[in-house]
Amino acid sequence: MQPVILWFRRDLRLQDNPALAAAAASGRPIIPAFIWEAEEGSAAAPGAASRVWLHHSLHALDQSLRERDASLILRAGDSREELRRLVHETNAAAVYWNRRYEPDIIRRDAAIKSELKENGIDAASWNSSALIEPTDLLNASGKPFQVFTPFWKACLKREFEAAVASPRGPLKFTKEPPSSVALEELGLRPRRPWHETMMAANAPGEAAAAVRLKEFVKQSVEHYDSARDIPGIDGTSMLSPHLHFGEIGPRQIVDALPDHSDNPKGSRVFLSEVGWREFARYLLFHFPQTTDTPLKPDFERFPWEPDEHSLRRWQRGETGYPIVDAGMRQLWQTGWMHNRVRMIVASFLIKHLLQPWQRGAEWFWDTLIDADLANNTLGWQWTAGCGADAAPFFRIFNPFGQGEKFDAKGEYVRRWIPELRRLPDKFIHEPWTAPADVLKEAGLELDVHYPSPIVDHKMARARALMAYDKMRL
DNA sequence: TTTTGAGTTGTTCGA
DNA sequence: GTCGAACAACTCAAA
Repeated sequence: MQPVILWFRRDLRLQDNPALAAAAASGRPIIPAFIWEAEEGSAAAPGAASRVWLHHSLHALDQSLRERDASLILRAGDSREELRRLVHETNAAAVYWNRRYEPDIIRRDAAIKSELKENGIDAASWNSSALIEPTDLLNASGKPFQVFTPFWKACLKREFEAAVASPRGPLKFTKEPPSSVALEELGLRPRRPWHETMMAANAPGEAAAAVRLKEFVKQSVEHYDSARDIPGIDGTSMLSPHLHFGEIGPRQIVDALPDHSDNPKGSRVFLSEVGWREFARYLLFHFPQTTDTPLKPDFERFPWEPDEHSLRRWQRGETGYPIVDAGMRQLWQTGWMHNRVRMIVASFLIKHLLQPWQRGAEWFWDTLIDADLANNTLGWQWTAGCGADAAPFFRIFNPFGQGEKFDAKGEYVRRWIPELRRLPDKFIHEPWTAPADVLKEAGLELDVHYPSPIVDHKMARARALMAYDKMRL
């Protein structure tokens, strides 16, 4: 019998996988394949940290296939070209996959699907990664929602589909697999092994994602509504990289959330974060230009002051504002940053340093293991005030105020900036205000061990508001 | 059909 | 120390 090619993309799991379930139901032998296409020039081309995660995730998927006497066929190159080849080599009758929603990828996949169909191949795709597909929902006037709350209310009125049931019986894989390149040959890991420390704290793969979800539901979701704001504790789900690569799907998350607990607010707030992920994908689908263009056109006139030096000090965590620098160093060392701190550092780059939000988005894109085009776009436009349902521009985070509020004891700052460790709590977020004897006692010399602030907060705030006024003239 | 009120995450100022 | 108002402007849903 002619086989079916199961084209893995951002759905690197065997559970809750509708394309896999359909392939199994077809009765055809399955050829599980992944094609590495760098997608150069596309906004969706994965960044460096993300590629490292992908490497490990592919390895994990291959391992679980090997437990089922199969293996993941790897190819590198143009997706259309490689699929053409695979179909030819294996005489496959069908190609099944789960959809992606990035603008460039949608275009590419549509072309692939029509070509396959023209050639008599059964090409079909499913939704594995959205609770609500972007095409499924419009407001009463037939337009896409642009405000989160009405969007999410409309989503919640729908019944979310449950996760896809696992196919009955053992999966039937091909006995004659086509050739595969070795995982190493994809070149997803860097030559210089900076990724080793980054991956020490991370475990890609479907099994690890399931464990993470289970632990989160058991230990953290109940207090999520308040604990998620404290960067010094592990109050967030840490599911974002797993979600990005589809090692777990949102339906599995919804299914796992408890209906009631002592604090139903925890679950509700967490679910609405999943809702923000949906909203981000929805917006990117309906406003594909927003990856680099502000949704609010006024902001094309914003008087940014691009400056490599400022950008670099932000990237390196050398701004002199501890909460900002701690976040940037956590990002650099682990490929992840706490959500509260992401908002703080983004606000700082945009408003205190007047750097274009696109520069920040690029840095996150390259350094985050959970880099996701839709989430990254929404997050940066939200902070910059130029996106859908964005924060008002005048909402400028005060970096030491945020530090004092959410990291009162300085646990987070001390973890990532060891040179500040001995500073008393009172000065941990404002080292430049510490008296000389306190600094000496803490073994800290400003501008030697740790920089003075790159800009004065009050001045920078006034300057940002002035720039905003200038734009609106 | 038109109007009205509310809207993830904040800060500052003055009473 | 605590409180409310101001900071803009626009979308969307409900009345």
